[in-house]
Amino acid sequence: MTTHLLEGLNSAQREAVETIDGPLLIVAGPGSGKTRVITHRIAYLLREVRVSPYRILAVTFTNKAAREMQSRLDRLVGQRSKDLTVGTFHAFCALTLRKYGQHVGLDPGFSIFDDEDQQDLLKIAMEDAEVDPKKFNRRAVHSAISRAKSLLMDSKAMALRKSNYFEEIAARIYARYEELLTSNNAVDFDDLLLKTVHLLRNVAEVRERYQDRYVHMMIDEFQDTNICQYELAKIIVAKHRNICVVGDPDQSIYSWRNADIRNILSFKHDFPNARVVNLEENYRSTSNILEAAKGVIAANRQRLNNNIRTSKPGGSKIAIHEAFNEEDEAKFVLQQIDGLVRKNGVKLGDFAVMYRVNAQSRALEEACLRYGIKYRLVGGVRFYQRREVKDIIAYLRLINNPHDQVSILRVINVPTRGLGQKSLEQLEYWARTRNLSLYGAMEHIYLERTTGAAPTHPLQPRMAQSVVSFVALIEELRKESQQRDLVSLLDLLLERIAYKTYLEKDLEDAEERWDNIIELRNAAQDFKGLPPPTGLTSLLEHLALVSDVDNYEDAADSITLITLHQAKGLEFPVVFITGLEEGLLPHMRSMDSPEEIEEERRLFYVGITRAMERLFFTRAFRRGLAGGAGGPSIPSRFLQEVPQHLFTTPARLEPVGRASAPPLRMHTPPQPDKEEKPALVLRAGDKVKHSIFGEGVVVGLKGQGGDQEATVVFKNDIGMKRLLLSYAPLEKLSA
DNA sequence: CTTTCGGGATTTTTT
DNA sequence: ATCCCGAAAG
Repeated sequence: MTTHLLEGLNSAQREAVETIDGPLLIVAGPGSGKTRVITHRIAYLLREVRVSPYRILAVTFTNKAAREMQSRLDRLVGQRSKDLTVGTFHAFCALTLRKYGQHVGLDPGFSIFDDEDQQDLLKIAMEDAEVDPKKFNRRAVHSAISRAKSLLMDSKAMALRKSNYFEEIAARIYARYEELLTSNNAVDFDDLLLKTVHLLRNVAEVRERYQDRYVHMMIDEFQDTNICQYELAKIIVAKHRNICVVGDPDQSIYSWRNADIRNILSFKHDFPNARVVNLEENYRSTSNILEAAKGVIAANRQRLNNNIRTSKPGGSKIAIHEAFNEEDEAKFVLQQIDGLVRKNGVKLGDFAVMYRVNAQSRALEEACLRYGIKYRLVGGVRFYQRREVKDIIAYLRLINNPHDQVSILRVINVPTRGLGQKSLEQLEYWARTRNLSLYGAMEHIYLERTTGAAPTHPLQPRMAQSVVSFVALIEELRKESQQRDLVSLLDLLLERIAYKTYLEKDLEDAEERWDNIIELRNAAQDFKGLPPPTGLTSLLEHLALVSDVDNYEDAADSITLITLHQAKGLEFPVVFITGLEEGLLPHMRSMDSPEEIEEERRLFYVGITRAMERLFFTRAFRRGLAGGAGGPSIPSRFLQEVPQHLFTTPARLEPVGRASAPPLRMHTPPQPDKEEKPALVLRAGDKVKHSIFGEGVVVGLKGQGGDQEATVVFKNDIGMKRLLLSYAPLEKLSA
């Protein structure tokens, strides 16, 4: 058994796995087998030290990491992994507050406000605090409040610490925002952490229960934790002090979310007897790739030394390409992919295309569609924040927590109930004077009406009738939610509000939106088995804290389009990093501070170190930023930091002299088999075969020569695709 | 009260 | 280009 767990580990990795008593800091460079070490360490605790899985807490920073850890542990230790506590900080806190939230003023059904909800609430808070929204940017206020929360400051502490007028105003808004959250029986993301810290600090009974229970705690991506998260960890491990943190300062890319790199230094201070293990052996990348990464990161001044090294010598050099614009850039990427697939037999699942901002995915997606290459878009517009999905979620949240005013306001006119702004204002004012929540006031009207009492509210009769039927609906759903399973509750809701009809009548893309609702219904299926009220709560928690609904199974047959941030922790044989331009990477918004530039550089470093065998850098000479075309781009300064001998061809990295200079092609990429392939002559009605989509029939043709595009209907539910004849892997079947 | 139109501002990364 | 808000029309 022992041999199995420690087998194939190098000495540093072994030390990390076997050091189980007391605090441990693992500094893990990219590709150093970090996840392997963490999972093996947990398995070691379970199998060798005979620790009960119930006593181990492992927290990660993202859901993706948590899922990955859980599934690897399933394979290593089987059933027992089910009793481990594995999850993100936020999920762990949500669970804790569901159980013990009443100690910090939360009812069990509390809502978790996502970014959009937080903005909505903040808007109200700013109105209440009589702050001019034009003079004070909501996002700036929000980030100031968020920063304060991550530093464990309430609005009073913020007001005391204010150093300028903006912070004074922000503190005033913060105070009102907090009141509103409380009266909504809701928390934002920061509150999940903050209120859990308050809970554990103030309630000895709960604190001791947690401190006794968790004999071992592990934190992954420690460089990305904020002060509040670290405080939480310190409280939990105070008794046993078996805390193992794993991180890499060079991969710290979340300071904008208040992650605080000082935590690593504090750790050594707070746990002076901590063992430190450095994992420096890189098993992922070839030496050319690693040399590039080292060259780039060396330009950062603020860093602890760690020397990563690889045993994979040489490897392909890094290709660099300057495209004319973003379409051209996407075309280059897809041509390269196509070429590698054909000539080298690389699988689509081995490719990742990375970028700084989500908006860059569009050109790439379009190119994938044209070339008929399947892709998986990670992140992007999140499923749960689409309007129709959010509407239905708001209803569900309301069923769970009628004090959730943000959700009431969201659905009160979905479908239209004739309650406009004016009526709602009256209602809110009336509620406030009577010290009721919005729903409380509506309920009052409902009760007056059903008992035949004389109305005391200020609404017109027709408005009052709307309120009454709305409350009747919610009350019915609340009652049913105690009996029915989740899916049948959802079906009842959709039927009662005639949602499908509403979509068809009032919104564009009704069909697609309805499909999304069906998708939501599918997600609900997973919670169907739970006893009635629990299923709803669990689903809502899942929706609030899990950002993507992408399933990993499909990955094998598609290329991956992903932001650099999301790519952390992943690896791919072939990586493209696109948009290497000043203003994009490093991003414009980070240009005025050296610290932020260093973070951008770390982001680039993270991207480079995802690559195992091949790496491509691309940039566009002109990029169509929102609005105008944007001027000619300047190559990213980071490109100059890559040792030039690692490139396939000498790169022109200096800024272009004048705006009108013609774009230069750095090198012409091999055109994948263009000449070998006889131009395909097709007519509508011809049968064709595509290497991925299979057989189909041509239904239309457009364009000339190399740009000719065919519309093909494929069999087997694949449907209609538009393909460029010069690139798509199509062959004509004898008719 | 709701819908529609037009002007103005805004453009990062995610739990 | 897209979103958000306010004003005017329906």
